[in-house]
Amino acid sequence: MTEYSPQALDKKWQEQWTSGRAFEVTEDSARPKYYCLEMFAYPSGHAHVGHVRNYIIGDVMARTKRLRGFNVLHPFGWDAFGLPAENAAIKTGTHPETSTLGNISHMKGQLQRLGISYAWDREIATCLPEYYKFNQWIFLKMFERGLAYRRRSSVNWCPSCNTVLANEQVVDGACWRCGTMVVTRDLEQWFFRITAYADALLEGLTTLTDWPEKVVVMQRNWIGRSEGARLSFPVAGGDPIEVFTTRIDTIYGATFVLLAPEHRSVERFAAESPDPAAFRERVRTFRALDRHARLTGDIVKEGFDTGRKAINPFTGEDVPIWIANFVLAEYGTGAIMAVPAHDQRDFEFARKYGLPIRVVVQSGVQTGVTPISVETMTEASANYGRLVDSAQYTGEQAPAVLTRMIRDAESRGLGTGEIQYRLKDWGISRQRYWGTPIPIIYCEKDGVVPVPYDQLPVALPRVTTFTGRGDSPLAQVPEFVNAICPTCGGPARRETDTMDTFVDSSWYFLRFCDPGNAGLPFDPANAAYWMPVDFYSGGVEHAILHLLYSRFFTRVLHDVGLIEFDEPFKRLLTQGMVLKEGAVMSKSKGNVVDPDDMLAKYGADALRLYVMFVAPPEKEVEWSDAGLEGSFRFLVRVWRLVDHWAETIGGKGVLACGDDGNDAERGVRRKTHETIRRVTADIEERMHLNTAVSSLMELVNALYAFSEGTVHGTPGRHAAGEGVDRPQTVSALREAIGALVLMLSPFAPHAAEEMWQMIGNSGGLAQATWPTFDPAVARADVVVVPVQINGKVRARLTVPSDIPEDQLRELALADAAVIAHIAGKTILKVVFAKGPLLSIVVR
RNA sequence: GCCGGGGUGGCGGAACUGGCAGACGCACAGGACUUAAAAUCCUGGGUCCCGCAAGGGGCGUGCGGGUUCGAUUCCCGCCCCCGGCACCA
Repeated sequence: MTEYSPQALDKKWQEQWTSGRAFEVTEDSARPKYYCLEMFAYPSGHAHVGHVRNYIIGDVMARTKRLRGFNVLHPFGWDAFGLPAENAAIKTGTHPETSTLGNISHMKGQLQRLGISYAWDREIATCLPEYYKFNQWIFLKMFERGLAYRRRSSVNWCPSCNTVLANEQVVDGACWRCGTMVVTRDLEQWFFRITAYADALLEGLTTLTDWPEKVVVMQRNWIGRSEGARLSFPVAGGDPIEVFTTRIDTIYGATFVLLAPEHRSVERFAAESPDPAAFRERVRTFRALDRHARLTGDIVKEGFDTGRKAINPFTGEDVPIWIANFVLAEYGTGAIMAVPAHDQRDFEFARKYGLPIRVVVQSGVQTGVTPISVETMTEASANYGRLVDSAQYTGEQAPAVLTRMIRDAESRGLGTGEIQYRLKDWGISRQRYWGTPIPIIYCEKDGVVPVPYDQLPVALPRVTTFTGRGDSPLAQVPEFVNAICPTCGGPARRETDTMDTFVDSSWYFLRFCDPGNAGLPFDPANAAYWMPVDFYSGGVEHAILHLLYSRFFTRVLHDVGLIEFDEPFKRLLTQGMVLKEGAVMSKSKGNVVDPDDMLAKYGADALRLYVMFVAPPEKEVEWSDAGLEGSFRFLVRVWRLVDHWAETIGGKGVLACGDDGNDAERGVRRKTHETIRRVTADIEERMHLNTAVSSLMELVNALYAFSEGTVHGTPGRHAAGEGVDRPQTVSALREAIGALVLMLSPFAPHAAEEMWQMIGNSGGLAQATWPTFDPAVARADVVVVPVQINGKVRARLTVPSDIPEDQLRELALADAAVIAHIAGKTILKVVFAKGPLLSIVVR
């Protein structure tokens, strides 16, 4: 009897995997590849069980696929740039590089102690020059293609600290350090023109059939495509007001025009007004409204009349031009045509200021629906319907008429069809230190000059003092700022902003294909072999930005000619969080479960198994010590079973697994193959890792029942009572236990390796193959058929599985319980359903 | 408001294509082993009613309807919870 001592097994096998480079792979076109990836980690210091759940999910997938014969790439790396390390430096003085590299080292140890099967030879960290060099390389490619450009844009500015703040450093509109209210300030910043790919990214979503519907929908909404028209409202003595509308069918009800306070005509109207100072003051109060509140609509809708008129291009009428605080400058043209009868915001605005309302759409064409009228309506009616009071369009149906009206507007020169997106270009400039320097030089003579490729990387200089004050920290390093213009050789200065860390994570999955490449981000041949990622898992918090940016980069790199595919992630799993006491684990709440504490008590396998068993991977779960204990007990149970039979079934060579076993032996074989079928499908197809584990538990229970428990819980004599020298018993057990160990190995790899040896295999799991399901063995010879009478089960018949339908029917009607229930009634019909199941309908 | 996902025992969850609701585990109870305990093994359990018992019957997957021989599953109408987006014209 050997004890199950998980800590010793963890150590033993982890050392073997490391020294044997068990999970390192090379490109091999002769073998089918499988790229299994978990979102890489921000090195915060310690991984808690919530983080670790994701790595275990990926590891179960990777280990299963290896046994299934795939060449599996399962790499890991570190999203190592970012604000927290810089914030820590401001507070404690520890250099971001020091803390980051220290954190990486600790977290890597944690993952290794869990036995996650990573190809550590491909490890990457984005803060190293060999990685961020290619952030710069890609930036330059984007710059060449007009996809990286510079324009003025506003940032959060703390007037007290005299510094730019990241959005995360703004808490309820105030500075995170000093509490001063944050103001906005305009700076020249770099943008990636993601909007150029808006349609492609939207279109690509339809191909992502193995992504959660939820994520696809979130991305679609984020891109926010709206089809409509841009219409021109002429203004006497000036430029016309351009508006964007998706409801050109309501144009005959457009009774006024609203401008955003930032609209470019506003200043001219102010200047031309009787009291420009008062006019400007009112505009200023609108613009000064809390930015956040304005964007979320958390403000009272207000406006004022400019005194000017525009001409509704369809009706030819004069309509007043107002300025309204709720009109967004960033969307559309910053001006809207107001149709109060058919838009709730316009309706409220019109009622508040006594502006005219005109009904031009009636929702019902059928009689019996009361038409709406200006006198009685209490809210706008935004539905499509039949047009009224709309000149030649009266009587037409919307939305059918939209295309024709847009075409008419175009032919009459009143406007054009237009598509608007909610998606904005991606601002990547960060006035921070711990990030990738933007490879641009500013020369008085030559202007904006990209750093030549042969001068990459633009290395991040070592800043030693972090004050959190002033502009970009790099601006304080003269050796960095002062540069030579690559074009004219004259004095120039470097861009001192760094890139958003989302740039780093937008292509790291490609770097894993060829992490050592010094000349290119990756060798196209390697990427062609490994990509796309077959299985990608991570937190749903990345459903929009990271995944959208990665899709964008993939398309850009496709257009640059490095890759031939345009979607990076074939199958996506968004894993649920692990809660403790109903809350997300966090250091500040003090509810963190450290995996290392669990390892000390139960070993890696029990922790892995528990986290997979507790719920489906997508679901949020509540951590439970008792649940972990239960998984540990299961492993002990498996261990004892294997240990007990090891000598009997091991080292006997291959035995015939014929059909000549007795009922108990055939039952074991049937259960074994049924389990193979279920576990394989649960892992590979359904990703229901929890039910895969429960199927294995059922198999173990069945093997215990077969072995008939005796003294001290040791499985003893087997139920057949004929001694273990029966070859049929030995071969059935050999098959069952072998399959059990193999299928358990993705979840509990350390114990599985050991048990695999205990039952007489010399090669280790790396040489093993996943068991094969045999439907002939799994087929039952007898089945229990439920008999329903009027939908309720009244009897169960045990019959041969291949019984003909009419015989089953006869047996059922002869059954005592069935007779009792149908006595004195008429049989209306008998339904025979696959299952099998018999349903008798009586009256 | 719009979009997405949910609501099943004391708890986590299972039920694959409309076919035996509650697999598997946790917690609990009883038994075996033990001087005893722990550990282990076995057994039990949705709920109500009838019965000493074996057993039998009613109800039961958020609520109300519907389709069907049969509904956790499909349809209609509600309620509640979680997540995302939200003055996007």
